[in-house]
Amino acid sequence: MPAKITIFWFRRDLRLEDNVGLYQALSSGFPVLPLFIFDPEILDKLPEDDARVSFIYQQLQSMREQLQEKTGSSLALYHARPKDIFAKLLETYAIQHVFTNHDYEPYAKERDADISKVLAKQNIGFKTFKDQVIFEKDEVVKDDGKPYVVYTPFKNKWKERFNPATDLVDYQLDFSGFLKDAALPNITLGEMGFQEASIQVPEYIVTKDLIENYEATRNFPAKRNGTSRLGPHLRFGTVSIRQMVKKAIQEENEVFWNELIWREFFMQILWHFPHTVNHAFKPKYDRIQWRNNPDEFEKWKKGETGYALVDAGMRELNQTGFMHNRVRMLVASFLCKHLLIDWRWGEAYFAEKLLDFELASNVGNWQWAAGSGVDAAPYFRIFNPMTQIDKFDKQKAYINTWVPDLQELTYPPKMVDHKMARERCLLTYKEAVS
DNA sequence: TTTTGAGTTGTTCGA
DNA sequence: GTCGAACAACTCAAA
Repeated sequence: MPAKITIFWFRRDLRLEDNVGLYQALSSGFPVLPLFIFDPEILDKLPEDDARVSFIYQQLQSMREQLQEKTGSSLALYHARPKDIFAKLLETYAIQHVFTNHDYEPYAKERDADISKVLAKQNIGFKTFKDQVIFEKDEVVKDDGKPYVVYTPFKNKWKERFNPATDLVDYQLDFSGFLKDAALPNITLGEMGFQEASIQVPEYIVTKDLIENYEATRNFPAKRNGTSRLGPHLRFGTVSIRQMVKKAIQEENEVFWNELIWREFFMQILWHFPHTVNHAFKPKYDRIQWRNNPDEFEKWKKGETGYALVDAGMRELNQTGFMHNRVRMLVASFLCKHLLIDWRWGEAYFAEKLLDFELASNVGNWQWAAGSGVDAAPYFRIFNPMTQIDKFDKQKAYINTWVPDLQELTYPPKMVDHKMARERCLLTYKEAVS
């Protein structure tokens, strides 16, 4: 007789604490087999030294060790299409349930619908839970039931609905519910065609220090620890959103809390308007005549535009996989407005480079910068790359860190004249949207 | 249904 | 140097 088990499938929730779906699985009455699948559909698009793959891999190995210690088993690790893995597991085990946490991206929605169907044929329940957000999809909507497309009223309703007693439960796990003393498959990075990345995902900082100075310092890119670096950890679930909201409230940091709500705002936008991945939220913005000059795009990517703060941002991104948020706004505005390059090009480059890449936020914020999205900047709001230095990096500490060649003869001249580019942008946009 | 107030993150110009 | 208005109207949310 094959063993009766419950499977818990990890995806964007790589932690063994405060995990809703895992908590539920452990209460299912059957031993839980924890599972992670490296999906070629996603991996095949990434370079072999992708830092995010390394990060996920490290995290999974550390989870394997923790589980080994506590249960004598570990965590099953595979590299194949999820569908095929489930087919294989069905041959070995009498699977009673499959538990997992919600994943809201378009590809994930399709994948999960598929798996759910396969399992349903065998009368196996596919049970999914809300874990990576406080409020999802339809939980914060207007009184008429439609989704919000403006942030401020969304945030107000979010806070109105919010009840710490029920929304910040700490789901403490009972490790005795795991499958015991079983040898579960592992895999190496090399076997998947990857290698250890040179870039490391940094630890996040949500200390009292950060919180206290957050509002005052978060706009200044030279303050090395001025922001939380939470992005990748929220992206892959190595921290719990509930713990972070709890922290924000404990420390009475409204601004930091609001940032966490922005994340959920864009997630519900992507859920309700999945076409915004490829198309402007405001349709007439798809009429913009982008110049899309490939040589200019290259200069932007390399940080060789001749505008010091833009170049500093792009070089920080290329070297570390991170860019300070203030500078993200500037480089995005510069690409779309000064160079008139399609926001989708910029979005794709960020997706490739950012350790904290998250589809909903990336698309949402790029469309914001391009002026085409929900709650977007008016199109005539064009960042001035010199003025931004005066405002946010007056001592040039940030610029000097990333553009040490600023004073050298080899440093490139400004690739476009600001005044000319500004006027060209206004004309082009006006033509498209009026 | 109509009305009203408001809208993350900016820049430029002229007084 | 500082300040307020203009930028261009539009759409959204809620009363």
